[in-house]
Amino acid sequence: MPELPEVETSLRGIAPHLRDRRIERLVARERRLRWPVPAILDEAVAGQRIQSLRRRAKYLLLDLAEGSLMIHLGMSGSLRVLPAETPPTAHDHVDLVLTDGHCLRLRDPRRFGSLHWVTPPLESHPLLRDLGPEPLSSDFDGDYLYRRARGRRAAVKTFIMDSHIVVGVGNIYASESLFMAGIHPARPAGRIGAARYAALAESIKQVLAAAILQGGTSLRDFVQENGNPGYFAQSLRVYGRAGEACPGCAGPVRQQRIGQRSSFYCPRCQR
DNA sequence: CCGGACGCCTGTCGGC
DNA sequence: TGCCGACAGGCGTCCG
Repeated sequence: MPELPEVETSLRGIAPHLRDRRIERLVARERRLRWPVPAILDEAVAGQRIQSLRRRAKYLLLDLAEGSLMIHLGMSGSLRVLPAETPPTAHDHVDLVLTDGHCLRLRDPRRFGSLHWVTPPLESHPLLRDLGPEPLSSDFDGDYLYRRARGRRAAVKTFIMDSHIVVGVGNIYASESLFMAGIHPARPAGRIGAARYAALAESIKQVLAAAILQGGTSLRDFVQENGNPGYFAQSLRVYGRAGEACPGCAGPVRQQRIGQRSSFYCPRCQR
């Protein structure tokens, strides 16, 4: 479910309700997520004030005095801020109960998400250490992509979805960015020139920024913190549109499996 | 080092 | 109507 725009949307939704609030306790009804919810977490967060909230890649970070509660939403995770007494429904695995009577509730049907306790320096955490740059930062541009692609034979779509190369580009926005840049998703990454990588980096930035402005993409179960859907689904040009008319040439959009993931593209507009 | 396959888990959808 | 397989927005790990 969540790619970078959905995680950013979640962050922006929950932050005003959590910043400067105090955590009363953590309630884990189900600890078997992608990794077990660490027992140390309960003690680490109880009674602590949330000083700030951040995002790194697809991880949300709630900064406390001694460390950070780190949340990953996996494929199907979502966060809501609710009155603490709201009865949990199926797959509502964890509550972060605040002293103000509300709670942050994690729902995650597939349980691919995870919770972690991380202490400074964050950059040394195994899950964060080897991540590539943020796509919306100035560290990320066409020159960077071009350099990293030297000698790579993997498909460019697989390449830009590799979090060691650049973070936050998931299956939807990879297809969309490659369409915008006119690049065939199966083209070997090492056989694309600098000028085309400049276009691709720009496309990734534009697609992600536009999706954030529209509150992300709701295809199945993604909802914002307030329960509203994201509206970027209506802006998707090729993702999920196999057989429909390409917005560029009106030819049929094709679906193809690349790196075990469904990929959508226009064979005429993307080379 | 690189690239590809696999598995984690539940829900949904299309075809028969 | 019911069953069954395929597939779904991620990503760490293993193997060649």
